Amino acid sequence: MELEKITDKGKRRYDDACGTALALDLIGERWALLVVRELFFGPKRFSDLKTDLPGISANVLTQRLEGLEAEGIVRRMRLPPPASVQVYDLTDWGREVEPILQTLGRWAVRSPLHDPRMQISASSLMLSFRTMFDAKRAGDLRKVIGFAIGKERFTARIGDGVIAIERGVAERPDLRFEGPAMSIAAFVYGGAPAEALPELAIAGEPELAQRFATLFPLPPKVAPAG
Amino acid sequence: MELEKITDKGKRRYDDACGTALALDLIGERWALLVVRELFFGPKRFSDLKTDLPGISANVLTQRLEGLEAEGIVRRMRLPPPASVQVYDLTDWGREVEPILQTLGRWAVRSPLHDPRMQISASSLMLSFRTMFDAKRAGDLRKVIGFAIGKERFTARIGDGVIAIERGVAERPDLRFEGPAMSIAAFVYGGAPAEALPELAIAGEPELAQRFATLFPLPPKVAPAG
DNA sequence: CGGCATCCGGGAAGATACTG
DNA sequence: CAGTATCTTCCCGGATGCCG
Repeated sequence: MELEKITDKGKRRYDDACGTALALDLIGERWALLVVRELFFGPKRFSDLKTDLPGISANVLTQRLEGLEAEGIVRRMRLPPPASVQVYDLTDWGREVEPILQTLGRWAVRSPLHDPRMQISASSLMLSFRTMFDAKRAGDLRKVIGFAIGKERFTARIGDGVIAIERGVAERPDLRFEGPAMSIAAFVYGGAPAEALPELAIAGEPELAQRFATLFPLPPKVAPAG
Repeated sequence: MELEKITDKGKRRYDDACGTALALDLIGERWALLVVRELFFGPKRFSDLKTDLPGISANVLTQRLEGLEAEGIVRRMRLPPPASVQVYDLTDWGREVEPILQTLGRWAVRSPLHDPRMQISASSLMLSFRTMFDAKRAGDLRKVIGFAIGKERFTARIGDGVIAIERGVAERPDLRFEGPAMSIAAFVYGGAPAEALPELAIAGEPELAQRFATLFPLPPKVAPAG
């Protein structure tokens, strides 16, 4: 498998000088952008990517990772011993795909077809918080919120009108969510009361949980007829 | 062809609540975004779309237009008599795809694979001016520039640190470019001297043409190795 | 078990030809 | 001009198997 073959993409390219067309050559294939999305909060191994992307097949994931690596978006690394396991990480340039994901998401959630009650991955949810965070609504709020989603741990720090999210456990969070990403999404975006979400455990100041759910307003839907 | 079938997309959807995944369901198919791009400066008819998108086949264009129409991104209209021809236009929501195109383009042109000397459409070029315009470099410049690309006419108005571009002929432009989009791109982005571009005709203040070419700086390339 | 490689069926994309 | 019809090619998705 020569490198030319990979960058060639079977010649199925747009061959257009327009930056948009080039972007589609780079990350426009099926699943490519979602693979990048899943790597946003740090490296992952092959099997984690596969489980976080329900529906992708192993061979397609292999192809996407090969392509993204050849293009300089993803980097293949081997963790130092004793882990000694191979993981995939974003390059600096690959990490700059975030504005694309955010712009796409902000536009698409206005579609009448958007249903926030579907499956969502932990990375998607965390990324959506970064995308939808409303500085005005946060005001001078300054809190640390922890998330435990499956085996993943995230920490969000809200302060100075910005939200910073990273992987890892929060040492002494003001608020802590534990449960599937879907339940957290239903609470924050769906307006579901915590009592209606048996799989979701919220620890910490209860009124802060309510406040938190108001910080990520969804943009208004467009008319179904366009 | 029932409408359900169209929105179904053969069930080849991501089924993910993430806005990014929904966006990919909506405009992630091959050619879809480029079709939207070509409609950005106003409605076009089928055959114009086909010629402006070299490489797309008629049946794929038909499918994309059907899909985009069903999703509320594109609208099919019939021009009033005596024209009485069918054209495709963007809906208001479809026009809001522009930030996506710009974000994609800004990111992708940093790739070492980007070659500004390839084929480019008139719409791409005009859109790239909107994307890459540097208000600082423009300063208090206030000029009207006309473009004649094939049978298309565009007018750009630079002033107050912004650039406004629309279809149509400029009445008394300070500068006028006439020629293929590729030549204009080579002059503005490639730094090619006007003398080296025999197909490009520049009318108006010569020093303004030089100044104009400096207003759209390309972001620095990333290292080839990522 | 993780990380693929391989094979196969279905379907989307591409090219060409044809029609109202 | 604005698409259909048809055919081929290739990609996607699923299953299986290999190999450290």
